[in-house]
Amino acid sequence: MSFIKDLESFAIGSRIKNLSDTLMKDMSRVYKELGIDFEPRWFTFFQLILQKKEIPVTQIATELNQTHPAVVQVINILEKKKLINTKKDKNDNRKRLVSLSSKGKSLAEELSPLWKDVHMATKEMLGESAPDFLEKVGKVENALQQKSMYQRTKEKINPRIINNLEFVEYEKKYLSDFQKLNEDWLNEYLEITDCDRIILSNPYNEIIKKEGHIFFIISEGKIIGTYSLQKINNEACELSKFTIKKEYRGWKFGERMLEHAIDKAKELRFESIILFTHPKLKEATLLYRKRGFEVIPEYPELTDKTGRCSLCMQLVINH
Amino acid sequence: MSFIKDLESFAIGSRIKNLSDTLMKDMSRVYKELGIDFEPRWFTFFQLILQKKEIPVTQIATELNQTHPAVVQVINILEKKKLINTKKDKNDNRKRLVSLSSKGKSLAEELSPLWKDVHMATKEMLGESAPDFLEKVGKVENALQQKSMYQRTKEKINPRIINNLEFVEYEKKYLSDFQKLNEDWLNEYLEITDCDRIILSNPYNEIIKKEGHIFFIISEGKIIGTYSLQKINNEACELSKFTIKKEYRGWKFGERMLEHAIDKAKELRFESIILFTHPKLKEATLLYRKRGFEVIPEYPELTDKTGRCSLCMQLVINH
DNA sequence: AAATATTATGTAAGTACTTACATAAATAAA
DNA sequence: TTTATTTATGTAAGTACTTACATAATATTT
Repeated sequence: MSFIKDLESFAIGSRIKNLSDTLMKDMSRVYKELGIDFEPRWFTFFQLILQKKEIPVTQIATELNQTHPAVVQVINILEKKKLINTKKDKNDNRKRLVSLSSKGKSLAEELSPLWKDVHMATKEMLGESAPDFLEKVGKVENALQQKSMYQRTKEKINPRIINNLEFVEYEKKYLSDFQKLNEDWLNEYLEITDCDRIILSNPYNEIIKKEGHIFFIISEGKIIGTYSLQKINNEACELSKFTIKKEYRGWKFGERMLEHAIDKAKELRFESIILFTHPKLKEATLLYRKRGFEVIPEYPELTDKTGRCSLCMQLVINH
Repeated sequence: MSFIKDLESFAIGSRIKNLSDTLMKDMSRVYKELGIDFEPRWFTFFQLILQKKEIPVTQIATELNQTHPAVVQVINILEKKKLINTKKDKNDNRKRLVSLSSKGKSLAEELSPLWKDVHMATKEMLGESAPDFLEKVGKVENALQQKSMYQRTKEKINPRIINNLEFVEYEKKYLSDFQKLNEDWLNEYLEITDCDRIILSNPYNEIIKKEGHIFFIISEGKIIGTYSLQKINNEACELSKFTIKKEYRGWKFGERMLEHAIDKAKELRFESIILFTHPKLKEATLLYRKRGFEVIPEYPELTDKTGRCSLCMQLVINH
């Protein structure tokens, strides 16, 4: 216990979990010793149903911040014990309205003095230790509602990632990463065609050997995204297989990668970059347009092999 | 969520549980998205083992305020993942010493910047919402360590019980209560003999019909304890089957019940009360002695039928 | 009006515990 | 020194969830 305390804000989750476990376990013991068939976690259910009279399952879940299967399971237990009644909502046949049975109501009445005792004991305990504890809990709850710990952590992690960005060229060891990145992206938005399968199964033969390039954007050893640049003719190259891992989206890695691709095309002395995209992929299309790509009707020598990406875009490079 | 908040200190356990669930779930999401095979609840384990280098299983449990089977299970998972090593303690062959493997150490090192980010994010979150939150949590933890919520609640409940004490005489409906009370007590300290079984199986025939009495001390409908008074001869009666339910001990209900028994004996015009107890039952013996009972070698007409309670005590009644 | 998406609920299977028990080693007591 | 008690661990079974899926009713879009 003292150890977790020493970890301070380093392990705030575990610490608070311990506190709640202790409280719940103590309450459970009180009910058990008084010979009352009641679980501490039913308390909020009872209070809620008592207040709302009739309430559908999912609303219980949202009010109590629980998953709906958890609620369904408790509801089933309470129904088996005949403490609650449920019936279909006449206005919405999906909804199952939960209410206290007369047995449930009389149990609530029987428990009411005990609940008052618990309330008093809690208030006294807080009074002598930290009178504003609940106020502080509320503040923390609010802060987390404004911005979750997940988001806050990401905001710390991502700048670190951004400061350590690197571009590396394709190697054999990246084969499975390249495949996974592209498969995930295709599965998300479109469908994988035979044309994709050929390229993904052997990018070395299909891209590198044909004077093409594959790059990965990585940070601290973790792959964030990839793209390929393939030669069409001496003037133009095609940008494709352009994707950022789902969990890294929204942090402008796409912009960084596109810039790198343009630099690379410049370095390779191409005059323009061609790409195929799909109107469905709004974010991607916007990204290309912002950087100066313009929709063109088609490009000679380069028909859309997949037959799916109907939008052809071009960027003319200023050397 | 707002509902639980509205319940205030009425549902402090549930509220804090929600908070910790939210925090843990968010952290879990961070690890998952970064593709790291690590669970939030392993964090305290890692920190602890990292600090102690080598530590036995039960010590982990006490330091982390967990049950030892929970620890064993996590240890087994981490061992399967080769993140920790375990070996027997040479000085104490029962102990299994847990330490981080080299893989575990390098994972800890890899995660260290992430943990720092989490720490920073937490500190910032607390800073902007409730800078003294952890201090308050500590105060509440201390208050609960001084006196648990269980104890505090009991201290509220019991005076209510004391103010509603009643004595009722045996009725058929109390048979099973009488049996259970006595069986529990006997199982706790001694062994149930055939003599006990006869009386408990039919207290009406064995006690009431033979000019004896059985009383129950109850409060708000709940039975707290029982005793019986049996006629030995015109001068003396025997007090036996004297027991208070385990969960109600330590609240002077025994004193109340003994006083009632003495009053009853007085009312029935007996000159003395005899009882058999056992030196093992220190609390009971002390209770009787305090009220004026004195050890006597034996009582004619009343041999110890069970052959087990070696201590005979007597109280001479002042009419 | 038909097609699609969303909402409300339920179920099945898995995970992280818990309680209750068992066992062996070490320590204390008789 | 034998016997009882305590300590350290493990295991098995149960509980309270979770995630992932399925289904039907309602709402929204085309």
